[in-house]
Amino acid sequence: MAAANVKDVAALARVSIGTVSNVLNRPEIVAPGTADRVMQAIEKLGFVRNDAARQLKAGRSNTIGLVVLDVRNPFFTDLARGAEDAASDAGLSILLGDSGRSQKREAAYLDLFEEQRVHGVLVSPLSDVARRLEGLRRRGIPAVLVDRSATGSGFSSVSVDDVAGGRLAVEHLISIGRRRIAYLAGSFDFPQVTDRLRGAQEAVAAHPGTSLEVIDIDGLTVLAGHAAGERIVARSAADRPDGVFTANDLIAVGLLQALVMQSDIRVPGDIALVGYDDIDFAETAVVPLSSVRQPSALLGRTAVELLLEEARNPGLAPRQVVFQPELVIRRSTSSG
Amino acid sequence: MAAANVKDVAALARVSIGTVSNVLNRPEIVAPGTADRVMQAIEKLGFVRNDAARQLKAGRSNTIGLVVLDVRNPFFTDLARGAEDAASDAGLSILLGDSGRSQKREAAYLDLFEEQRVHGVLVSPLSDVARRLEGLRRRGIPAVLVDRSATGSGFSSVSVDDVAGGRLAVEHLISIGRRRIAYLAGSFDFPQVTDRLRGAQEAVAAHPGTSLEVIDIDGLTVLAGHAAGERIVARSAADRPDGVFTANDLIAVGLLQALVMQSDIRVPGDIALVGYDDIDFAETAVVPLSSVRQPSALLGRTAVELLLEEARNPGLAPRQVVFQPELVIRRSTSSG
DNA sequence: GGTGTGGATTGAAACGCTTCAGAATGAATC
DNA sequence: GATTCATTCTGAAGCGTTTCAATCCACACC
Repeated sequence: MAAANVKDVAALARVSIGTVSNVLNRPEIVAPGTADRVMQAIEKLGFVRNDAARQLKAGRSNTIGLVVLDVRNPFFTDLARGAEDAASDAGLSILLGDSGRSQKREAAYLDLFEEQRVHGVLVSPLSDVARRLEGLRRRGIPAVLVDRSATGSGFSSVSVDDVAGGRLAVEHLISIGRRRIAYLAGSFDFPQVTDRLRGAQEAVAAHPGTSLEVIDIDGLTVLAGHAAGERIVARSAADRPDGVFTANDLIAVGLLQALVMQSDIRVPGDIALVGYDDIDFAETAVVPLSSVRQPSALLGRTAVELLLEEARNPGLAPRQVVFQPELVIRRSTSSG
Repeated sequence: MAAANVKDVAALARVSIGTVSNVLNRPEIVAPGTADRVMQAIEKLGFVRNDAARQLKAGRSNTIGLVVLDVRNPFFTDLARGAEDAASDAGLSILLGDSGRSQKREAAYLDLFEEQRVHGVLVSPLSDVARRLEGLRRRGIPAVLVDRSATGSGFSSVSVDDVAGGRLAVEHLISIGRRRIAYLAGSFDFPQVTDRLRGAQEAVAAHPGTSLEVIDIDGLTVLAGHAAGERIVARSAADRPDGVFTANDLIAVGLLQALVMQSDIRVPGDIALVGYDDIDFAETAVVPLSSVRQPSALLGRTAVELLLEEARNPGLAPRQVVFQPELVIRRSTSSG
């Protein structure tokens, strides 16, 4: 009762193993009658192709490795979904690894992918993975950086223009009449956080009479947002910002709670609020939250496409694809 | 410049390929000097073992397949993390598949895992996968059902006692003096939803003078909870429940918003509230939410352990492990 | 009847690893 | 010196697939 293999199928269908393989891989070149017989034998024996053998012969697996920083972040799961769709179109599947912001895990996944001779690697890098990716490339495994523009690194990348995102958010606040803008963020070592700040600064610089205050908080969480909110509430009304842009939606949600629950400050009346990421909770927050949305699924899809292109013709010059974020306007910035 | 293989390493280290393999797999049986030479050759050539060949020889991969219903649900990512830790302890890795509640994807992943000859399969089943798992088992691939007790199915399972969870929640509401309890839920075709209901019913039955109203809503989302909240607000005060148990935290958050924002109903003063799942947002909600927490990571870890046991001695009688949920008490049920 | 022709099928080689029976070596024992 | 024994190393076999040159066959054409 051992698992059936091609040889068993061939014997039962009274053909050679080559023909069985052809039925599986190029059915158009085998005579319909023969193909039928083979299919029946496959059915009868419950034959399932052994992928390891196939891969060994092929020299590479039909899998794409994807390492994300944090699967709990919807941005990355949406991205993974997009990547999966694109991969599936090409007959490949995605191996999803969660580095959980640990360098060790990140490295372990890249090693695993190399042993598996994956078709290619997508990585939202935590540490400096260039050297390791270089090694993969030498083995013929292309890599694409995700969520990080990588000009000059020698690798292709897909990312979102965070500077534009910051500009978009603050331009919007200004366009609805706000003048004293605040940027609420922590973890300034993430390039995303500083890029969004830069965009905010550009927007303010372009509009005389507006100002930007940077409020540094402890992390990118609801709690940090809440705490900052309490500090803002404690200020005199004249001293408060009238428009706040937060580095992500979690902060915005926390801030919102502090403003709405613990004071009579109105959102958007007194303070208009724009978040970032457009997580599910943005739409269903106490006051539905305006937010900057990133085309995450598209990012994943594009990353796979770049990867496949590079796999098809190695030595292709690396390409940096930068997507533009989109502003989703909800009640927190519109009196509607 | 082709990728180096064991043969190349053997040649450079002036040993046989068998010795190279031994250095890799049973270093204790090779003389230290020889091992050193081999390691240096490996280093020099950048040799990375080809996993496909290894698997082909071994007959199975050192990977465990995990299919979850929804990676965006923190319950499943925590579970996956637990499974990954346990797998990693055993030198295995996890292949994570997200069925996204689609039968087609679920089936596709199981097929993929079968082709890959994975070490075992963990699945939080959407449809009736028994037949397919039976096929895997015949091939020597054990399977463990996750988040579903499976008595009589012939498979091992790990799950959380949802009846106990429901009982816990409602017992708690009763213990703080609530009498008119409501259970707010949708999607009654999920066994989890009905099990929690059953627990709630048991608790009410055990306490004379208490009553349970079941409010059927449209799905398990924040929006559905919010809508239901508006209906509750519209009732006369005497007609409202004084304790509400929701099938998950999302519903509770929506409900909470409706109660707090659109009325002067106090939480927990007028209505005490218990959710389920203890998602991150429960702690940081407008009113921090009491919730029933499931030991998700432990579930994952245990599932892997069951799987490995079964892989080691096939034919072992299936075991059903049921974990008890835990009540986390926060402001929504305590005046503190 | 001989000769092409093209489609269908065959079967051996190769992919890179692990395993295992046996060879080689050297030390210990009689 | 012969024998035993443990240690280390060797090299061929085999895992299940794909591929490809070679073969086979039926048929059409001269």
